[in-house]
Amino acid sequence: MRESGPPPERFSGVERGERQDRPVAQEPVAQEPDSHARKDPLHVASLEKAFRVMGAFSSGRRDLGITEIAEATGLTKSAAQRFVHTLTALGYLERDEETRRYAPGIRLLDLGFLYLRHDALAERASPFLVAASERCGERVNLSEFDGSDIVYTFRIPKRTMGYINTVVGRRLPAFATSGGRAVLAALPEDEALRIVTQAERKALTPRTVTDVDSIMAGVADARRLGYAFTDSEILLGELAVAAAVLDHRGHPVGAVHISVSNGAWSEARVREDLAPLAMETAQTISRPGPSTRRRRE
Amino acid sequence: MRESGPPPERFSGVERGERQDRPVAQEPVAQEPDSHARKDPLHVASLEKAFRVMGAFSSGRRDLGITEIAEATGLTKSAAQRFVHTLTALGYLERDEETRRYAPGIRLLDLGFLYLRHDALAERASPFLVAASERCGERVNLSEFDGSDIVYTFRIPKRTMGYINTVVGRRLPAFATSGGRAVLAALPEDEALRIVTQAERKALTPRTVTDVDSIMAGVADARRLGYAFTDSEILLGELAVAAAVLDHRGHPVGAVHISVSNGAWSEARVREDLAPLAMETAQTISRPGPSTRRRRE
DNA sequence: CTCCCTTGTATTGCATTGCGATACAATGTG
DNA sequence: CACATTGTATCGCAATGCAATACAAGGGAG
Repeated sequence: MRESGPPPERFSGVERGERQDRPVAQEPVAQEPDSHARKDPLHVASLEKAFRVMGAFSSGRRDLGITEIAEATGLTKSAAQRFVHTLTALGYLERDEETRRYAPGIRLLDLGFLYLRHDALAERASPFLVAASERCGERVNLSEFDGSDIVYTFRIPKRTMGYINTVVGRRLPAFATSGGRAVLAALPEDEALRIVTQAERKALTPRTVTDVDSIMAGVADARRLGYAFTDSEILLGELAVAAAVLDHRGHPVGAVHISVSNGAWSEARVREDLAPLAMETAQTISRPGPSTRRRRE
Repeated sequence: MRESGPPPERFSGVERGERQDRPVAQEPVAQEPDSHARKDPLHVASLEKAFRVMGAFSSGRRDLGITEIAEATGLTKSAAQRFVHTLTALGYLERDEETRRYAPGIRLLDLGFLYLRHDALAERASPFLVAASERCGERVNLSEFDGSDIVYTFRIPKRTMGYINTVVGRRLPAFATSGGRAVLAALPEDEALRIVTQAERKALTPRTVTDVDSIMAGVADARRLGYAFTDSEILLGELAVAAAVLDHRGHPVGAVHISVSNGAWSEARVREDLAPLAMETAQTISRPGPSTRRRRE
């Protein structure tokens, strides 16, 4: 249900390493101008443009001026002006009166909340994730599978390796994360291969594995072991294990991640101690229900 | 900067108790039809309508049909059809092919993430919140002040009293929360009074205090003590203390909350042990910086 | 300090785009 | 099996959003 259909390209795309704050090249952030502009008579073009404006902010820069937005989105300055104006009036952008630049507004959290509060998977999982975190004393995360990405929906911070790793809503490519590989391992081989092949395999750290064969080897390992393991592929110095969460049909819908610092943990201990915990927790959450992610009203 | 300007009415409005799942009357969820439709030539009406559609989902129901959406928003069925269609194509709504009903899509989290990842207050606060939580073993939250509400931006779950109390992005009226009262106590008295008076003071539990004088008494207590205390006003059986976080000018921008169950804690112990921790943490975070909530690039 | 260049803001006439009434199809209910 | 209800498709009209352009306001460089 989620995985079918023409994947409406996500503006977030691959979030770069974050915090690694390189200048972030001024690339044309948003997708091709007329992506959806097929002759669909029900399609409201203004809406797509407005979201393209929001998408301009996913390139890493916090605030943007009108002209920058126009450039990043490919809209004319007039159009950018109008959409920014309206989005600001609605509270989804905030204007700094000093600099006359715009930044995402706190109102955006209302939208995320609309999803989260009815997220049956996160709701069902939350007590078990807390329990797991208390047992091992480390960061436990729940992610949900979406297209070729995973999206964190429940996170338990500990003595944290950086704020960004505690933020709900972060989207990462499946191929590079432990949770993603665990999910891929639970898919039919050809589908996993398709996802990995088609993904834009950009390295997030120097240690991100980007060639298809190596990734698929990691997926095979995960299939054999029941969990996936990664080392420094998203953040240098971070070890992670994850196990897939399945719906009633056995399809993967997300994963339970446990992440630790390689200062405190060796790979061996992570595999011995944490992997079973991740698997057990994922198992517990996996159970049945016709709709696994959403709460039936 | 945030608190000035005509408060663009929020569709989330006052989120009701949640989990208390009463039927949630089928009221006209969204705001008056033409709120912003002043003669502003830069205002694009389609956008506002689209967000009104999203707003229809803030009434508590998880999924809605086209007709329900049309009714809830005051749009014609045609308009509802078009916006729902487009929002679905963009991934912000998801369609259940079985029931042909629509629900908020996981893509919405991308939007929330746009705000959170550059939230300087949450970023700066996170390690101290984690430390505080480890010290007392209870749920520690950070909220940010917005208009007459507070919005949670960083939450540390423990053996949780319900999933909903762990969700980032939840918006609650300032008057009824400990954090909100702490914030109000840090405002000039007349401004606090104005906010409380103008708020739609709907009870979230039988124990929510809704009359202005009592609320202002609580605010006065908070001003005197340096922290606010509430008992069961949001959730029955929950005790909470909170202290305001100030920016470099001394204006309140948010609050540090600590919430516990009244089974495990008495009011006296909460006031003795947790209130100082909340105050200390808030103090630590408060510090300076020209823009407190946002990270300068 | 002042000029100039860049960036944000306001205006306007035009036609494209979104509009809503209505007709049609499909569910599932009595 | 018929009917009520809800979702889907069509279409002509004009309102709404469009882009070009003119104007104002900062902010560096010299």
